[in-house]
Amino acid sequence: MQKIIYLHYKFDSMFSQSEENYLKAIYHLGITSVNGVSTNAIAKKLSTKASSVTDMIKKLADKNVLIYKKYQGVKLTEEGKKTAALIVRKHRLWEVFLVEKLNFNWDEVHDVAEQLEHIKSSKLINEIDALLGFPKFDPHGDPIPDTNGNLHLIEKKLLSTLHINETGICIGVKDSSASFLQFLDKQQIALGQEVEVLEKEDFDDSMTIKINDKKMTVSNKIANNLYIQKQ
Amino acid sequence: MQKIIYLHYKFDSMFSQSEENYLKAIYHLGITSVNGVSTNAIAKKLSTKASSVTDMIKKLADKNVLIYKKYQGVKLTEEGKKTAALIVRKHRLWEVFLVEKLNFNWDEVHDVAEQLEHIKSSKLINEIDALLGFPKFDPHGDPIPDTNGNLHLIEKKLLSTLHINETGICIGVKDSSASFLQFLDKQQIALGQEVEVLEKEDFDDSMTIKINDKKMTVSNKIANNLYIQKQ
DNA sequence: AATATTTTTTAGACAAGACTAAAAATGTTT
DNA sequence: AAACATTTTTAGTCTTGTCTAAAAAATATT
Ligand SMILES: [Mn+2]
Ligand SMILES: [Mn+2]
Ligand SMILES: [Mn+2]
Ligand SMILES: [Mn+2]
Repeated sequence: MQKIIYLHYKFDSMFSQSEENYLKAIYHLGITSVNGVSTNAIAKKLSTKASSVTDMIKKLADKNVLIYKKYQGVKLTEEGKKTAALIVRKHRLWEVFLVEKLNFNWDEVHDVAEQLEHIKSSKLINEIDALLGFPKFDPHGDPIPDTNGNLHLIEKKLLSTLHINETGICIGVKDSSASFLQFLDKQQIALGQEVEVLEKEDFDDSMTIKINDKKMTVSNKIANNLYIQKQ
Repeated sequence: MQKIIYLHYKFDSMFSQSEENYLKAIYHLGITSVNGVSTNAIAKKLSTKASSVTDMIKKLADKNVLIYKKYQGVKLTEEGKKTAALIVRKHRLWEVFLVEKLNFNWDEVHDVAEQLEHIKSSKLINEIDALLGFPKFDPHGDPIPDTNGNLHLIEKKLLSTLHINETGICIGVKDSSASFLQFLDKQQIALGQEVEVLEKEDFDDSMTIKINDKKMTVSNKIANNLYIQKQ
């Protein structure tokens, strides 16, 4: 008796949308840690359940994009890393496109980019790249991987780690939620602006800074989510 | 005992990708015929099986986008027509974008547009529309529905129906397969060019025409797939 | 009118991707 | 080392969208 196997995916797409989302989540979680990425961490990132994650990582291990040993968490293989980086590349290039060409604000782009990152066409994304003049960073200051999935990491530190009288340039956000971005807009804080630390309050870790030639006080929560490039 | 119902779709997307493809197929098939669209016709258009179509049209009928009576074929409701037209609008606007802004040839755009048409964001598609200067036709000469899903149909006839000495402008293709479009490129036939019928051959229904100030003979198969606007 | 053919529907199955609940493994305290 | 807590896996179920095979209805042909 022969078992019939149905193939419900298109042949030109190596990975399903769901598989791509898992790869991307594991990629992001894996950048910081040197250990394997835990099932629970992936579940949390994707707002799904640990049992669903176990199912999926088994499948991805079969496809050789990650290494999985029971109870040991997962690690992306080189192929997995590249695949994930190319999805991140698409996500960030689309974000730049939406801001630069379609009048989106930086707090409106993420959800649309989450959809657009799954479009399969290398010509499409390379032409978008060219149209934008090969940008190196997305609207939130995150670096854009190149066509091979290589990422050029830049030296940056959180505003909260700067000492009094230190200066730098605001180059990115750690939290890129719409509410934080809208808050920055309201405070007229934008990427590219020069920052100088004037005072630090030990009591609540708030800081007084000069930014955009304006003096203002920011809470620790803000200072902990703004990336500064030291000069 | 309580039955648990799982909701596996996102709340902001009314229809799944698959449902959208069915709606679009029924929309295209329904334009010509005054009767209902048959199960088999839909199956053929979507390269699927009649049984799958029956399942899906029941579901779409429950969602009030079409009317279904067993064995009678289906007809889109007003809501269904509008939904389908807005997907067609997205497909065609993306095709224009790819050709006008990203250096795609008209034979390369369809497959990518098939993916892009499912992106959910009204701001996105309206901004693309504006960026392109609110085009009325796609690269194949097909009309682009407006934001309400209304379509402005234009008077056109197939080249094969023109008589000797009649003239017109080449405004569209009926067959928009890559092979036909590439053939037209090779013959240097493009939309917008003026056409005059010089001779018609009864034997094989071929025609001699003057197009782009060049005299050439085209087979009936060609003449049957080129739309002409009478002057 | 009866029979044959085609179309459509139903019934039952499968794969992907999700869930819950329970079992098993690992980690942390005492 | 044993008990407790947490994490991870397994087992079983569900939905969506597909399939094949067979039954039923509608059409076409004799
Ligand atoms: Mn983003
Ligand atoms: Mn970003
Ligand atoms: Mn098309
Ligand atoms: Mn087209």
